[in-house]
Amino acid sequence: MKVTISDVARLAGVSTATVSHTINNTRYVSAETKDKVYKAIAELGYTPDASARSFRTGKKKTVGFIVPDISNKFFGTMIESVENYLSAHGYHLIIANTKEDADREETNIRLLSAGLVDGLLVASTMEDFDRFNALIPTDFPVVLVDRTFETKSYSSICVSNFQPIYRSVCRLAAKGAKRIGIVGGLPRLSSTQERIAAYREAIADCGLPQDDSLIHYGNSMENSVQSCLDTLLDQKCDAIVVCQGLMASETIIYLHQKGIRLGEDIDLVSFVDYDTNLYQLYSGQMDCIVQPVEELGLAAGEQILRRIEKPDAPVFEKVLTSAYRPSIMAK
Amino acid sequence: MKVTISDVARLAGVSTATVSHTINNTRYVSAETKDKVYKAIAELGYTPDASARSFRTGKKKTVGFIVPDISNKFFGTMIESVENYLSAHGYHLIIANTKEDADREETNIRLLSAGLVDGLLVASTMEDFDRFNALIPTDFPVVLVDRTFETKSYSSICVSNFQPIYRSVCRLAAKGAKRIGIVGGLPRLSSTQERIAAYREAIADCGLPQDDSLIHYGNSMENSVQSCLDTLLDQKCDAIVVCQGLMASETIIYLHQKGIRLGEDIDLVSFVDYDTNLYQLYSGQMDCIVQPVEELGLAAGEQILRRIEKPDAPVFEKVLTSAYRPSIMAK
DNA sequence: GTGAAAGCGCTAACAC
DNA sequence: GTGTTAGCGCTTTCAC
Repeated sequence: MKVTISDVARLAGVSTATVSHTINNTRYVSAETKDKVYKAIAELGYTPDASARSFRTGKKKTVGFIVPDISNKFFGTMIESVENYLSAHGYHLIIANTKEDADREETNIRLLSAGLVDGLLVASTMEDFDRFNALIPTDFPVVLVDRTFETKSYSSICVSNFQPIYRSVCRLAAKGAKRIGIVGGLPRLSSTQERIAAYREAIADCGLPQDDSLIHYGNSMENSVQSCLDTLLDQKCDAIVVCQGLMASETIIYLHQKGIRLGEDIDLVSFVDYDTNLYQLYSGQMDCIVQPVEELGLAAGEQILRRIEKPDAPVFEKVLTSAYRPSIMAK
Repeated sequence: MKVTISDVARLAGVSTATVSHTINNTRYVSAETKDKVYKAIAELGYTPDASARSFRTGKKKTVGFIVPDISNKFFGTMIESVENYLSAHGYHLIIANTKEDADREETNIRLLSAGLVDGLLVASTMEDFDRFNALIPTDFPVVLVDRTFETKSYSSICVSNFQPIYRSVCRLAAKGAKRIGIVGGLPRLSSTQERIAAYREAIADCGLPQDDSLIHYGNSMENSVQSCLDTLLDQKCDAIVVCQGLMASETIIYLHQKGIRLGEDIDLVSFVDYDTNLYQLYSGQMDCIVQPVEELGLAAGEQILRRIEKPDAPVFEKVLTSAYRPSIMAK
């Protein structure tokens, strides 16, 4: 049978209160009493039941992370970084994978926020803020990660999307590109929208003609990029901007297979997943936008724990900046 | 304040038992009573508290997965696959990352098995079975994944390690290789040991000289492979076998950077992480051993849930086989 | 310096 | 067909 705190108390000849206080260092206990308690614990092999404890205290010491795509290296690395921070602070991490599906996200938010976790990290795939907002119990600690909503009522940790794309387009234009195509992620995501907006502004500012047939969207997951590229190549693009790491890998491979050389036949700029091996091979032949994934995860961990401690802290927004690694080739 | 089952009962004018049974479909409740209950639930916005429920029932509906390296695509994909199976069966997944550190593994097993999860999936980094075994509470559901111990007292889901390496060496020998080097993962892991054993046997069976200076070990994590390769190249190897996906990526990149062409200057065979983009580029120039990661995750999910339901089921061992994708080049 | 006991929210055995 | 109630294992207030 399961060993409980009363078993320990009985064997040690003290009350359950004393056992509890001994374990948790929560009030003075004389050295000899402590000793008896620890002996009893050891003898019985007692471990306090986490489940009873969280029920009693209301603290689960667990954070939920709702992720759109675990197997994506970008999120994989972020999960690692979050878990690292949390475990160092005595918290556990529950993962839920939505596969960019809003219904799955809804189910998971419901399940996790119903007493399973103390707080939620969400990289939301939802477009509709009201739908999202309605799911979150009042005062429930939430931090948005990588993606935000127009309405800024939740804390968020994001990466600057505008600046690197704007800069990329300007650089390409300065190098002489006339037809710059772009492949965005899922159109409904804030990150995609910001990136496309940056593209449009830069195109205008550089005096290039606006041409919506040069704007295409993938689905931010695997195998979504080929048809976009086919069209862009048909359109005689001399440069391509890719807005997401997974799609960037596929782009590199696809162009390679078609015998199109980066930096020679075509210029490529892309958000690139930190640490993906593929880029080590091609980083010299393209402009790479490297997102600070580890810092993202770290900041997300910090913020959610802070919010769990102070649920009514003011909304906090952090925007990290990506590193820009220009190609070393002169076209 | 928090809405509890008693609030609902009061508003609906029924007992808490009825509310509970209505929610859980656990005994007959008349249509009209059900109706009153649901109305009250809706009106109050009641959600049953998961934490109270698991405390009461003893079921957490949560599985823990102890992983050596989350950011490794091999485990990332496996996590996805496990989570997929579990969530379809109403379970949650808690992740713990050990970074191949036995002490971290120990801490995590302790924490998670103390009433936080119903069962544990472990890709253990431990060498010592007794140490591992001592951590697991009696009758606690555990399934080993990807790595086992000599002592087979836990269920396990693994991938055949011997056969593909043996075959690789034979193929290389048949192609005329005289000096076949090998880079293993962490020496203490069962997977590494099996692979190195296969290499040794095949070398012997093919009549090649045993030469321990051709056997090197990385650490199964990032940036561990260059020194191994330098030595092997110094030793004038004409073929190299790499035992792990992350190290394989690094090998490809390193050889590429040194201008050594796969399948021409040197033959390469490697365990390759399913789905890593890099291999799409090089799969024609090397022999690839592709592990069935998704099936691994699926089987792991199945087994742990089965064990949670029947904790005293007999030990179950499943060994999946890897796909072998030969190079399309003739050297 | 320590103990007694209430009670967290829920489920389920027992009663009618 | 539904209600009453004990109690899961722990923390914490109140009391001495």
